[in-house]
Amino acid sequence: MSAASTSPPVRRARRKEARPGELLEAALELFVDKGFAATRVEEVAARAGVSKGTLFLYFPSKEELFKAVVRETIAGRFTEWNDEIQSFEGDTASLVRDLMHSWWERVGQTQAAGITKLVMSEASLFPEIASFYQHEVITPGHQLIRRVLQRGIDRREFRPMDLDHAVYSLIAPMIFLIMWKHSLAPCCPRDESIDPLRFIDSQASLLLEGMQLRPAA
Amino acid sequence: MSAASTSPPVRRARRKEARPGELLEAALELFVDKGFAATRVEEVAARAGVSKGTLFLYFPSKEELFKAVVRETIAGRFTEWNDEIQSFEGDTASLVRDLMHSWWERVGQTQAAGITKLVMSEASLFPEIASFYQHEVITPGHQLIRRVLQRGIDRREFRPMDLDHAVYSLIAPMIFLIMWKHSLAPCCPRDESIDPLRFIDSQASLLLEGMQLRPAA
Amino acid sequence: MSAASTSPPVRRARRKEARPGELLEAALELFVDKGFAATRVEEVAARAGVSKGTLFLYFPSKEELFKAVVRETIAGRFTEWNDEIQSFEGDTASLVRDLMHSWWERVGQTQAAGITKLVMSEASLFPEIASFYQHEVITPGHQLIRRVLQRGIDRREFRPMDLDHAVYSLIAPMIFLIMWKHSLAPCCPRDESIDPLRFIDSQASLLLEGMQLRPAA
Amino acid sequence: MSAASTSPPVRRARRKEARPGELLEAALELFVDKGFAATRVEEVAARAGVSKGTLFLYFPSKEELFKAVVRETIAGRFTEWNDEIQSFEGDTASLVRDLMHSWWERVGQTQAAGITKLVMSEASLFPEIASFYQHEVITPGHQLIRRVLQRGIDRREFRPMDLDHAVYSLIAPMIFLIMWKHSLAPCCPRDESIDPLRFIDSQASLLLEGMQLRPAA
DNA sequence: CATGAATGAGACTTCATTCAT
DNA sequence: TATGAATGAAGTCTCATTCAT
Repeated sequence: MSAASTSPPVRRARRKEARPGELLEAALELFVDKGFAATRVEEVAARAGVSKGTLFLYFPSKEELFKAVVRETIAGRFTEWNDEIQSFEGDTASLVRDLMHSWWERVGQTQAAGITKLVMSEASLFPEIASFYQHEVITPGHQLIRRVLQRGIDRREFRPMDLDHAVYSLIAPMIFLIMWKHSLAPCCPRDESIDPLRFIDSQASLLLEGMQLRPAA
Repeated sequence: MSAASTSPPVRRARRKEARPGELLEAALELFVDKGFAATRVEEVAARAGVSKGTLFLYFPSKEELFKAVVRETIAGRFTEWNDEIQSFEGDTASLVRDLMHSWWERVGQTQAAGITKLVMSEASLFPEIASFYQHEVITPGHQLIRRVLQRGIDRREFRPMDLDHAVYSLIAPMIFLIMWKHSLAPCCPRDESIDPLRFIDSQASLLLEGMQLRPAA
Repeated sequence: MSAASTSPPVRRARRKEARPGELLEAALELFVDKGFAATRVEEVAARAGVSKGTLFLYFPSKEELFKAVVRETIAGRFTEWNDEIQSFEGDTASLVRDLMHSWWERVGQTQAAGITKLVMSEASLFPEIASFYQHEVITPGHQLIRRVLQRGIDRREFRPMDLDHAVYSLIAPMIFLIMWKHSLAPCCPRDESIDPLRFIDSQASLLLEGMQLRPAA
Repeated sequence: MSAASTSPPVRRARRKEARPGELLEAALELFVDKGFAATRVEEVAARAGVSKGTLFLYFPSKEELFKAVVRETIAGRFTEWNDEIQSFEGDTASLVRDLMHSWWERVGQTQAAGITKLVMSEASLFPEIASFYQHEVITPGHQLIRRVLQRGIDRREFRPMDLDHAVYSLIAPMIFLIMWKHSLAPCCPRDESIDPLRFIDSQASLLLEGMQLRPAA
């Protein structure tokens, strides 16, 4: 950082430290856009404002760059969410709805969804990535949802149920939305395209209805 | 096939007829395994026991080979399914359940599902494939489900609804299963893995419950 | 020929003998159209109504096929012309004009010109063809023109001159017309295209004027 | 270029500048020798002392490489020639003779002529090259000759005439010489070969005689 | 640290030629 | 004799990776 020296050196020093981050950012965008195979390292470098050679100074190969992108990008966002859950005071059905909405806002409609799409698409080619993602995202996410459902059961709002199973029911519409949005949808613009929020809402209603202890009575 | 020539299998001639099938089979396996871009035509040919050149005798390009695989593997199924629907005599809820089960048996758990995964993964890179798939698979599938739902409405079993929306609700769990099975699942074998049939069943129940016109009153 | 047996065998017998001719004819057309390299033997065979394999029964290679075409197509047309010259009775200037016109009609505007173009185009890649053509066509043509000019000199119509040189002057516009017609002209249709007959006429006039022994005086 | 670093020639940097020229030179030789289709880019690269990939660093395709060769070899000459015409002060007949001589020296007897031969030979197979050549060389050449003839008419040296037609008369002997020299001639070295300069001279004389407005009267 | 020129393996595709039938 | 399925060398072009500067 070397504070207030003349500007050029400062910029250089700052850049030097920023390099990996800039490269990862550029790589993220391109990987999400075009997938692993179709992304050229030269383009990544260009977008990060450095030369191809420089990229290889920081990442020993395209594959490692890819792994780094995934690792870097999906670092634990779950603490925040966990806190929100813990401090939530309403009924669990509302909590579920809230969570699904905020998922859409914070993930589904952002670039983060691109990462999920990317990982799912390339997982079979990069088992390591897949298991990393599983460990780092899937499992924590799973746990988070589990905790929410447990809260509902504990508070006698939800009937007892197979938690794992229920979790997948909640995840499914989100994965579906992501894949749809990032694969077929962009290529084949149609009228019959999905309204994501409405879709999420209706899925939530159906699922909650099925979970709730005595819908009426 | 070629009629009743019981004579010793004319090797060259028989091969001519067998070739496309062998190539298609090899291609299916490799495409499912490695995706479209990462599959090399030479490897497809090798696995089918022929040379690179021979493949191009039967399919003019890698892309056409892929389309042929799709046609062979998926597209042809819809007439069969349509027939089954038309001749079905029970209530529509059972029909929906039946269809989802047979989907799992005929597509979901077979290599055909790998093709769907592949298309969703690489759609953005090969727009022509994406639109081919949309045209050849997605749209017919959409229509098929629509018809089933309409049947339910016509017979006063289902309440009136936004059909497109409902179709997506039915598709979502299938897409989810496919993506799950072909991306994260194979790399991270866990106990908490999904039991597909049970998942399909429970999704069906939820959805049907939401659709039915007051089962009682 | 086996005369009057039943028709099928006759046809087969006749075809068998006709094969090489049909192949040569087909090859001629295609070579003229597309040149040597761009002509595919399969297309030649198809146009002759036989299979690729059959072609190689008659000609051991594409190159030999090409040579055969040249041999067959341009073999001695010169005797006819030589006779015409010998029996011509008018003045030599008219003879020259006549010859140039009949060249245009019999060669320049026919497929034969395509062969010339072809040979000149591919000569450097097939020296053997070139020397064959030189021997079989160029030299006889050269001699023919030479004889005509000598006739003019002998009859005191033309002034004495370097015959070789004069021959080239007469050949030049023909070669030019052929090359123009078969290369740039077809690709770039313009208004400023050449009227071949008028061009030949004016060239003839210029050349004859230069050759004649005292146009006036 | 890179400023005034008088230091020992920076090898890598200097090469960067030299590459295109070296490649162009190698390409010119090979194109002239073997034609467009038969020249392999790998061989061009090898002759320039670089690898296949390097060539594509400088020229995006074989066709663009060829165009660059044409631009370098021929197309650039016209401004020079136009200047010479404009500053010429003698009579137009002399100008025509001068031009034809300098054409022989700068084009006809150099490798540039080989390019013209190549284009005429392969035009039908590579329409884009043909039209490029038409645009870049034929048309400018045509215009140049036209201007010269117009000068003669304007100065009352030449009689009025159909300019397009006259242009072709002037072009014809050059095309003929090129085709002769690069097709039949090299394969069949004879005594009766053409003396190009003498041929040009005599053609010029004939044509000028035909054009001049009564040399005496 | 950074550059970017250079590499070369490898991708898809074409087609003359062979050979079992 | 005729076929046509099969081959495999060759061609153009791409791009991850290296390394001299």
